[in-house]
Amino acid sequence: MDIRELKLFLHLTSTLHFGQTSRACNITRSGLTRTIQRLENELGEQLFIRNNRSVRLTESGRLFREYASDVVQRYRTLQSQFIAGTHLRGELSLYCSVTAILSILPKIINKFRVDHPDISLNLSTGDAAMAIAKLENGEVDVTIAALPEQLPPHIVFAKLLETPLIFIVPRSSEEDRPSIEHWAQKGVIMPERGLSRIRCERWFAEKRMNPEIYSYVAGNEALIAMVAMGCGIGVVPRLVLENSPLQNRVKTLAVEPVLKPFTVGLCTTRNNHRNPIVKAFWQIAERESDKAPGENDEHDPDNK
Amino acid sequence: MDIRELKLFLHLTSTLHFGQTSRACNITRSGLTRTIQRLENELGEQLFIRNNRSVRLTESGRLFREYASDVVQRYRTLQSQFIAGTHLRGELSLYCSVTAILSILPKIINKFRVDHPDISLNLSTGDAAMAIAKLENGEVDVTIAALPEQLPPHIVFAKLLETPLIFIVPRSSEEDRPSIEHWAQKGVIMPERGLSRIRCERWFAEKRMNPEIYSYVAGNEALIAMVAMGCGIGVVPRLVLENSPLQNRVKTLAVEPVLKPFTVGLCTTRNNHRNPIVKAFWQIAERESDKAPGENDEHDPDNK
DNA sequence: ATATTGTATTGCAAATTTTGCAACAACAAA
DNA sequence: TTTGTTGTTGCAAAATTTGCAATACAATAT
Repeated sequence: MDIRELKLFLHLTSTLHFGQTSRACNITRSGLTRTIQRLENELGEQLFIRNNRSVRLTESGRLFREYASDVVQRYRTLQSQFIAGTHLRGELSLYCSVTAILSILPKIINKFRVDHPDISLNLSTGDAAMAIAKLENGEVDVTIAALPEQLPPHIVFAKLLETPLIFIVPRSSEEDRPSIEHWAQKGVIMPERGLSRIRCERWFAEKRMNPEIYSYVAGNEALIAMVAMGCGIGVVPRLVLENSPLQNRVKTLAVEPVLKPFTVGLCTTRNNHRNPIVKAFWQIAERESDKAPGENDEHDPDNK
Repeated sequence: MDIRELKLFLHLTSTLHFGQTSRACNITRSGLTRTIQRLENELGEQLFIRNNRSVRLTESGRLFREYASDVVQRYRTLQSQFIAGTHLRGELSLYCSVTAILSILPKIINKFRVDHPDISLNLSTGDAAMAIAKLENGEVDVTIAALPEQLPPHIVFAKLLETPLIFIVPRSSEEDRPSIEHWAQKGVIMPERGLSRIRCERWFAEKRMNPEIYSYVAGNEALIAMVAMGCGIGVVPRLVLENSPLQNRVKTLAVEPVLKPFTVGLCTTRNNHRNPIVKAFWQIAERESDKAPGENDEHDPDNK
């Protein structure tokens, strides 16, 4: 019955839906089921009344929710106390994908600089695919990037937000029938590498489509530009599009099924995670993302 | 970082001694070391500064002690709330050794009857060696007896108190040199079976002594009577002696090394432990024994 | 009615974590 | 120096947790 389990329980009390909570918390549905069963077992009390169609909190569950909430709150306090105890000074090097910079990072950094004025931030940006490697060879302390398909075991990840992957087409399209099949024939702008390429290719494969690749480009901004110029269609995280100066030059195309969304979060190695400076940053980042919306957006580690 | 670990940590903050805490809490020294290391790792903070000769709480340790204490306290409250929520009625069957009856049981039962007047208690007594068996075949719900050498994995145990095993000799002894060797020659009253017999035999074996067995008796009361009548020397838990009407007819004999003491506690099966009535009893018993002294008496699961 | 979809659970094996024992290292006392 | 105490660590066994695939069940669509 550790903090993580309490958080899972709390999340479930708010959604009353195993699938949603499991997706939101990066755990499989079965894992969540097992966790709740474990809690119920340890307490000797049933927390939820559930059949396959509905989940309802019991009276004991309500009492336990109070408890869990108190404890999680108290734990946060403890961690602030740890950090408050020592005046931190030094350097923190951060590596971020563009997606991250455009969304949550500013808020985090503002707070961080106020709380820890004597820590100098060293921010670099680049391809999200490099993030893990940069951590592993010690080039940076923390990265903020999309959750890769496979996370190495010695890497700690904490989700900050999710954003869907969407298809975009030129706005000035003469076409009145914007079917995906049509566009796919005309040409696809494919990311050179990275997660969006994997997701994009998988999506076409699952649809048994064999699109015409017009070109490969590196970087989402470049991809949006290509699409805006009418070279074809492409796939980008919505967050990137929303912050692009070219956003009114393209429009989105609803597709079915939707692509597996991006999960953006903090990454560091287990070792780094104990570094007080990293801990301080980590804590602020988590707190900021709690405030932000999107806690229970879609995301599916279970692959359905 | 579950409740058990927090309790271990709290106990260690009070003793500042790994050996003592491990003995008091039925865990091996190495297990305790590992637990503390785990906590420190998870928190990313050192809790104790320790070399092999001294253990000192750090500032972070002090903060964490506050936290742990709050959480444990809150957990107790939660459990009371669980129980308070439902008015319990039914039956609880209890099997106790004489040692237990003479010490902690009255206090527990008094409290229990007040808190749960509609649960009828069904108390039976007998040989502590039978306790586990009675649990396993469902004859009783809970037993209070000495912790056996080996605890089956599906049995839950919670220590209530400890009492040393002591040698007793007739008070009216003409002997002016009460050496153990002398008495061992004269004759030993040996328990017919059970833990005290095992401990007693092991003690003699470790001393490379081959005592004369005068007779085997069943039950501590009988043993005391035999000794009082001058038939030889014997071994009993001090708690039993202190409550015996014959206690002024015998006297104790200090020996070196002392025998491994009795650890008396609650036992039940994992399944029973979830039964609300059992839970209620369990909780009261633990609370009562917390008040009583002897929390950090001697006991050595590590076998040194 | 029957098929389909969405949802929680469970069997099972693999991965991970925890435990206990024995050996060890550091230090104090004799 | 020797002896005894105390906290830690290596290693293998035991227990637990996880992920995947299959299952069970209820509601909705056909």
